[in-house]
Amino acid sequence: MTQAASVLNFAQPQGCTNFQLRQLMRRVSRHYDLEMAKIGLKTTQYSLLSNLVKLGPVRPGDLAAAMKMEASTLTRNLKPLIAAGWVTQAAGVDGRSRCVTLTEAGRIKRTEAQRRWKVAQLGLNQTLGVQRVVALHALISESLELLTPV
Amino acid sequence: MTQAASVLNFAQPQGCTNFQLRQLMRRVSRHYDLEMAKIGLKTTQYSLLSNLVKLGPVRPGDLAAAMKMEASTLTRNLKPLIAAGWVTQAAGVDGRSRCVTLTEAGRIKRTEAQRRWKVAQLGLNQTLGVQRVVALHALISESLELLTPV
DNA sequence: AAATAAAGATTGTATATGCAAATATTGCAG
DNA sequence: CTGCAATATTTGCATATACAATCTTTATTT
Repeated sequence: MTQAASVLNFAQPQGCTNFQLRQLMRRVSRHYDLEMAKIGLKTTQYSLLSNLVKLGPVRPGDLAAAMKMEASTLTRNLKPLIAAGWVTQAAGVDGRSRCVTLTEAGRIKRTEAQRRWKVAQLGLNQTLGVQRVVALHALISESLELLTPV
Repeated sequence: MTQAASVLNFAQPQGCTNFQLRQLMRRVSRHYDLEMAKIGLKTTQYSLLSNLVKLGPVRPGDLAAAMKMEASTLTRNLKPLIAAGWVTQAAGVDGRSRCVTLTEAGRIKRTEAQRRWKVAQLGLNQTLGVQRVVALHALISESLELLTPV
């Protein structure tokens, strides 16, 4: 691109956004997972516990919506957490629904995990630079708002 | 945060970068996959075919490195492409290595898929705005360079 | 040359993801 | 009250991901 074009904002995206996002996701996930592995957790599992703390007892569908994921994915991601005794699933008031609840052990595990998360997050801030991470968060947030929800 | 702090660049990242990246990835992947599904492909498979065109016959390890993914992941991702007849795996000069090659059918499929990809990419540019996508690509690229390779 | 180390790829195991179909339950129309 | 539509969740199937262990082949060391 010529300098003139650059100045005039004719820049077009190069390459595939999806592919590049995936590459970054793999690297970033690995960074967090390395820290979380020390206490036998995946970062995705920490996210689940965290959102459960924030939302309190909640229906699977609402939890999935809050986390912007498929309900079917949530169902499966809950399994290892239930098996570990960090989460329980009681019957909801509505017979076709459920009530996902964090156990006491789950709350404790989450607190422990939160410390690890902080280490990982600060490490990322350090590696990428705080400004870059802030900019990334902003771009992600804006993009999520623009992308039509399922 | 106070306005003064904001002006002075005291902003700290809010929330978990990994979680937010994952949310965006799900949404973006879905966008591309909706287009690719019309010709029976996943976007990840298109990325594989594309990188094979770019690199030509290549060893699995080199392909994985170029795509910044685990070799074991690549092995498995190749399977459906081989089953579909788009890719073959011959013995390499080195007996412990292989040579991954795109077949003629694979080349044709990739050309077909490229048209779909373009539709998806332009759609994303439209939804997010070209400047935002350009900014996102730049941030991802910078971040990938800063994150220590495996 | 035999023993060992190194390199390259795959497999075992486990989690993450999503679409479509199945299941169960509730609400509503007649 | 019966049957059908709507709601909430789970299951079936397929792919994506990664770490550790295994297998095969090549290179090195003694």
